[in-house]
Amino acid sequence: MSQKQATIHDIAKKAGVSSSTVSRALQDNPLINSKTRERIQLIAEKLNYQPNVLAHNLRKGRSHMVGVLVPRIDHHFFSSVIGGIEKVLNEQGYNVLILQALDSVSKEVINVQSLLEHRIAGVLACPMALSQDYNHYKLLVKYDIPLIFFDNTHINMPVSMVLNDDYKGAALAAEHLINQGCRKIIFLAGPRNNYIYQRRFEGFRDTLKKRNIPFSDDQIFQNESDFLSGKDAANRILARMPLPDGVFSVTDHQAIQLIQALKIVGVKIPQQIAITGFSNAEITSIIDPPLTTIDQHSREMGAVAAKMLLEELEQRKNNTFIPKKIYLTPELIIRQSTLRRNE
Amino acid sequence: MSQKQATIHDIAKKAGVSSSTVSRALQDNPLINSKTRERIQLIAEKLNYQPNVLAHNLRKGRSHMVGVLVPRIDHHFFSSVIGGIEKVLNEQGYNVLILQALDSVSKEVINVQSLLEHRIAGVLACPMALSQDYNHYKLLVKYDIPLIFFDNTHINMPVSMVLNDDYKGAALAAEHLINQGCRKIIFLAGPRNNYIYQRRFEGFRDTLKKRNIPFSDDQIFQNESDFLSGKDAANRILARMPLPDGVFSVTDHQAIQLIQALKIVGVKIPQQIAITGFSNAEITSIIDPPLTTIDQHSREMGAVAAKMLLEELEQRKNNTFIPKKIYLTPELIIRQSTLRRNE
DNA sequence: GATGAATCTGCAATCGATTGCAGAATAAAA
DNA sequence: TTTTATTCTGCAATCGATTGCAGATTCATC
Repeated sequence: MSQKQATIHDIAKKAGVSSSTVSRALQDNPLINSKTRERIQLIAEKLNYQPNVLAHNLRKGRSHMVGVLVPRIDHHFFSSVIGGIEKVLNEQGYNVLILQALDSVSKEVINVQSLLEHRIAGVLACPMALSQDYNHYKLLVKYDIPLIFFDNTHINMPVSMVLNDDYKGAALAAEHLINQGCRKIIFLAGPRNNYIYQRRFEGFRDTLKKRNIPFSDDQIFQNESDFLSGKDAANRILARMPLPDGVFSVTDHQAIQLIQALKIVGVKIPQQIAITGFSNAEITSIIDPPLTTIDQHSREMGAVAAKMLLEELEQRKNNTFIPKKIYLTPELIIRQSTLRRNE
Repeated sequence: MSQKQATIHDIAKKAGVSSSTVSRALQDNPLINSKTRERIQLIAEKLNYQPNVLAHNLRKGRSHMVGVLVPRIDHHFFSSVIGGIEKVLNEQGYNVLILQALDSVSKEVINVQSLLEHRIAGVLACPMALSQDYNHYKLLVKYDIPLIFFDNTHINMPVSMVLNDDYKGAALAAEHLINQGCRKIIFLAGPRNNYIYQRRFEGFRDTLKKRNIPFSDDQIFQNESDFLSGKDAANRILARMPLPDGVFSVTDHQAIQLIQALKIVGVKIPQQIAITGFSNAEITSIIDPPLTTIDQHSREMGAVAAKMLLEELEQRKNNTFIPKKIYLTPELIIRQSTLRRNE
């Protein structure tokens, strides 16, 4: 009843040839007589033969497995990046080994170790923001294993990266708010030490400056090390007289909570206050009013990163590899939460 | 500059011993003199040695890789199931190879093939609802590879399963609506041929019957092969006089859209119509009013499935394995969309 | 039938790690 | 010092597939 998976040797025995012949026949090697080849392939099919990837890779000295390192898989941004990665790599015959760091730097290190042990062909990684020590990634570089960083950016290593142009995304949203007539805009910030949110702030601030819209620090609403709840933000906004006429939130979540809170006290959105989010979470199109936000093309980011990896694998063969950075331009998704006039 | 990863042979050469000795030393085999052992382990560390998992598994005839098959990874339910799986298996030294079927039955077959080629230790699978042919799964059984199905259920195979008790979940929601005073409840259905939605219907219907709440087929709102939009559902509801006082939706999405649509025409929720969703999507706690829904403990489902797999691996050694089914009881999350009185 | 060319197939080493068994080195006993 | 027991270490085969090289087979040609 229990049964082992067939090997080329089993096939060889059944076909009365050596395993070398089987190996060649299954590779459609022209050295093998076409009749023998067909006979062998038929037997292989009958035995339900699946080549042993372990043995194959061991012999070939390379695997068709690519490692993907993410902080966690159950965040929509990451799972959709992975979706993009998987699609591209699968089409090229690669499999994907996904590991999550779960907010632990040491787990991240262990994960890289694990990938090295699997002799993976390459790595796509979104390093945790807080990890300061990149020695584990340097190990990959040392062994000439192609490494691509995505999403996060403040790393100074000779490695290719796919990045979100958060600066540009924020600029788009700010531009839009201004075009909708907003003149007193609140910046709803994220945690202070986060590089990404910092870039969004810069894009926002610079755009206002360029358009000569006044902006001062008291228009920045921020908690020290986490997010401001929508309710708290609403209270602070309502305390301002005259009321601000626009809010730029660094996340969709904050924006949505804020909308709910403001609606309760009767503030009209977007007529009194226009609000933008960031990320284009699935929710944003469903809530009332639908939220204007910035789409980060996460799926495409995965696809681009995967393609870069394939390219790098190719280039390393000819020694023509040079690391590069690709910035993905985010897209402004205009919805009713800001629509006060036609742009 | 380019450098290969070290092997036991490299270590052996540096230590002036044979590779057998190295292999044993690294396994803390007591046969090896403790001084030799320590010397070898030191050298291994210096060379940054990572054991070649391919070679190791090939020799041992088993791998520490577990395959996970899902329809798609970028759905929150699946990514959080995977999160649970990964956590449990990682702690036991297993890695997880994730493959998505992407709505293609043939891709599902290919994925199983791919797992077989990797000589994976076991498989956790959520088969697509529409695939009728389970031969590829039977192949796993044939080769004694532990297989666990999760979430989906209408499969008749001698295989362990972790299932959501959708019947019970629906019963909980129905019970709750009745307790909130609803007497004329609409059932907002999903696609007709879907087993899961069918079970939810049965749980709903039976509960109404048990509580002597009248229910007839014209209270079922349904599209033939997909979901009813919130707007269409709202129109059909508003056409009823007197207005229904409750809605059971098989998904959160439909429920949320319905709420938005009803709010626009001034229907008070929950006072006029109480509404329940199903799944406890992240959104549901954020929207206004927050949606009463059924939590499926998806992360826990992954964890349970993973534990079952580990157990099965253990049991197969002693030939004590018997497939079993575990039903996870869903949880009613009560929020304001139904809260008309204290239960 | 002999010779040479062309076509096909098998031997054996290899990838990196593991392990049974034999044999070397060391320690203990005679 | 010799013998025996004990402790260590290495040889070589193995897992399953690949591949250079040599040898076998077939076929055409003289």
